[in-house]
Amino acid sequence: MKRRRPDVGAACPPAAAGADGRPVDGPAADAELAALCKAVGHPARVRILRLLAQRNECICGQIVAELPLSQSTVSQHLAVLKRAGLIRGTIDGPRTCYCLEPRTLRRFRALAGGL
Amino acid sequence: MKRRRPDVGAACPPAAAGADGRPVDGPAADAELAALCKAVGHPARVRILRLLAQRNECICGQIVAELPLSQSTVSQHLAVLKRAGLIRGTIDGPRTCYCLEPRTLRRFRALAGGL
DNA sequence: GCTCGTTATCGTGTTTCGACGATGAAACGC
DNA sequence: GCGTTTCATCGTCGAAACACGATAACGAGC
Repeated sequence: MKRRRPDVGAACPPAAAGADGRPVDGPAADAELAALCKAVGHPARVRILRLLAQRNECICGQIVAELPLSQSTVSQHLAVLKRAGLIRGTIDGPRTCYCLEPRTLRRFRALAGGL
Repeated sequence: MKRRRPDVGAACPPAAAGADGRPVDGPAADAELAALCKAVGHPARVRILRLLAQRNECICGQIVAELPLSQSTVSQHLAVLKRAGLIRGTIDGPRTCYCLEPRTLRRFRALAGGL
């Protein structure tokens, strides 16, 4: 039983991201910052984040068209960003529409600023 | 004779500039942010940066003592941070004294903030 | 000069990443 | 139903990251 098409979030998944007000240092924050940085630490993923920032939201196919990478590779990068909570994907018919997750992004900026 | 300036792209007026005048987006900035994030994207390296921020400067041995890693592994993490320009190491007799590189750190914060 | 303490580098094994093509799964139009 | 479009996942491969012990380099002190 291979479940394809996991839930990409019905429309507004909680994303388990904490709101602001959490500490920007300490062991937990260290791990959090490291994980977020690791997710951002690839040129293609930075590019994806920038695209989403420009266009507010983006069909997966549009992102693939902008990058010099295969569709499967882009899909993997999207999965990395999603796992890190930096983006959100909502199924829109046969497509998947990606957008930034502002909360995590703010959190990332706060942690980076705390360095 | 030293070069006057390491080519900062004299002729091209940047669209968006950080505090130091360099752009915070565009292909070059994408690669730069990705490289910096990749360097920060490991818990041990975040920890090292935090240690250096607390103590201002740190002998390599002190860092090794604070981390649950072998001396050679810590030395490698330090090399990664140094290669990324985030820290600087000066030889002090038989020891090596590490400290943060504020310029790169500011640059990192600017780029992260530009996301 | 020799030894000791400190740190960088080497060699190695294991794990993870990054890329791709191929395959499969859902939604849609017919 | 059936094929198309769109995207996620699988399988695979090479390259890089990560961790360690062992070893080399380098000053300092005797």
